[in-house]
Amino acid sequence: MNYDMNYDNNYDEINECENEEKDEYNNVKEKINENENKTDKVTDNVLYRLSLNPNKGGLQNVDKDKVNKIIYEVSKGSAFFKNAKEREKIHTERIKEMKKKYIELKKRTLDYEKQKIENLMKKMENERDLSQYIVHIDMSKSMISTANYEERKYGVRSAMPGYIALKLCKDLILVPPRHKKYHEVSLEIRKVISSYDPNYCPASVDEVFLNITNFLEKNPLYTPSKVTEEIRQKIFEKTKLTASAGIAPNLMLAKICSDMNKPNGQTELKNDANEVEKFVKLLPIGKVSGIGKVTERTLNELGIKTCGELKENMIYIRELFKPATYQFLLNVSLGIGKTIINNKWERKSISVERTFSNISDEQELYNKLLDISFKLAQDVEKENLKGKSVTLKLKTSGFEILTRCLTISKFIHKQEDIYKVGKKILDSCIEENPNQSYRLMGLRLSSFLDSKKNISLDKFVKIIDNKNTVDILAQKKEYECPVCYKVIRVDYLNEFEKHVNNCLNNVEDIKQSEFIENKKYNKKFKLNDKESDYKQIIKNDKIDNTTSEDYYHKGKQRLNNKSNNQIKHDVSSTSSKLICPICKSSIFCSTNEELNRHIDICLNNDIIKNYET
DNA sequence: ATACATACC
DNA sequence: AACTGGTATGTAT
Repeated sequence: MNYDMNYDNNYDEINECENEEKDEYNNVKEKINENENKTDKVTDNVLYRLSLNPNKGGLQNVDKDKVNKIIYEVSKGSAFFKNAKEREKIHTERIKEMKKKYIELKKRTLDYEKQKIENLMKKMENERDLSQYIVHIDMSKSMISTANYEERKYGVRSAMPGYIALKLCKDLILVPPRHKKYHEVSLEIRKVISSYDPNYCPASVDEVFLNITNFLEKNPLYTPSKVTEEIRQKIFEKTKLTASAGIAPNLMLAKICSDMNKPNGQTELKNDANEVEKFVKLLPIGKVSGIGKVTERTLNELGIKTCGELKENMIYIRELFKPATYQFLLNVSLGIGKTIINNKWERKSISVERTFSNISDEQELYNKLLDISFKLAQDVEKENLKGKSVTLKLKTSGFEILTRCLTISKFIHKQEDIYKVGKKILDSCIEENPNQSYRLMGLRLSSFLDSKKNISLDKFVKIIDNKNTVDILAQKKEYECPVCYKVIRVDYLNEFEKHVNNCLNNVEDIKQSEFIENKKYNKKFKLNDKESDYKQIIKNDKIDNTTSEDYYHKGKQRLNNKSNNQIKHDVSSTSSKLICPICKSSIFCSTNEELNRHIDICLNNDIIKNYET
């Protein structure tokens, strides 16, 4: 195994950030100007959060300092950077508290607790399942839509803003992703993989987990690494794409292994307790999926860099972290992970968010909401979903993120309903903070109605036991309807089914009464509030007879007509279909310029017409 | 149930 | 000029 253990990090010394004042940012700047090669710790940490994670994915040869400096130069002074520093400060504060607690704990003996935790570890190690051969295949980064390896040498990573990428690598040509091609390739690959494990699980667009234990049993001449090589070879033949792979006794380790021999190699970790222990002992914690930059730094600051050190410190981890994190880290420290591949993925939410140039105008914000609710409704329709929680997400011009969620008692899917709920939330945000300007808005629908299996009643329904009833005549059972939440007394389940189906047919339209039920939001929005634009739209257009799209355009037109002089700003960034206020025809435009040009032409035409008559 | 932070690709 | 978008999950309240 040629695993690079030379993990260098910046957190050797304990970080005391006592002198953090408001103009500290300027100090940072000065320091950087003073000494070109030395940024201070705080900036280091911020940069680390923003930039490259040297642990993951082919970045070992990058001159990190140089890249970080470029990123710093470009983004310093930006609202984004200031916000990142702010968050960094909060995090540092949290770590400081943890350290204090850690030092106190170190003073104590904790012998009993240590023994208990050691016993638990031994038990977990003894019970660990080493019978499965899990393979993780990683095709990521071999396609153009993310940074390829050439580009990565320059420190370009996917999702890096183009302007920074261009600074890092002048010859970089940005190629728009080819989704169709991507899809075809992805299908090819899955076909190959399914012949080795029909129960394989696509973990993302370019990652797959599979269990080859069965295949190995049926084909005793193969070894795990031979099977994996064959799979990679077949993928290459069919798609001309290279893939890296990891073979290990569980998902967590397989994923780490697949990362070790990129972009066209494989790494096997034997199903042997000693091998696993050796491997994990020196493994930097940041390599583990689920440990991100924040957790990594937190642990680093406690002196924990490898999983081996993590294991030694689990007693403190238990005191310092929350139970779920403790449980997770305990498994990590022992190299224990899932051995069963679960490919039954179920969506829990669906959302759309858009970034745009800062907007503080109320009307424009509602316009954005309409755009986004339209897009969300499209996606929701494609997936045939109905949900009862709507979350509005806003990012201020200062990059602060706020989310507000409102759950109603009916399941909705139509654009007008999503907009309606979203608007309630946006109303309250605007009321709370009237002149705030935002750079992003998002909407999410969640708490879905599980209608896929037409509701398997026995699983889904809470049966209410009448424990006190011994009466033989009381055969009726009570069920809680998952739609209306009423308790229904019936003789047979199918009677109840009828009720549920009835309810399902009635969830389509949400009434105003929805909002009366919701105390929190009605405190702020009494019923006699001035009629919203939305309500006017509903009143004036018979929405039940219009399609979503009609509704959208009518709503948009009305909103625009309300504030004709603002129309130029209403389409600041997203491409959208609009009704020209002059000629009344619909036009498609993605920039203000396009729209303005159209309007200019229309205005000119108008003038010419008037002149002629 | 809601708000927010963190993580992953 | 300029630091994404979609989803999940953990934690605090």
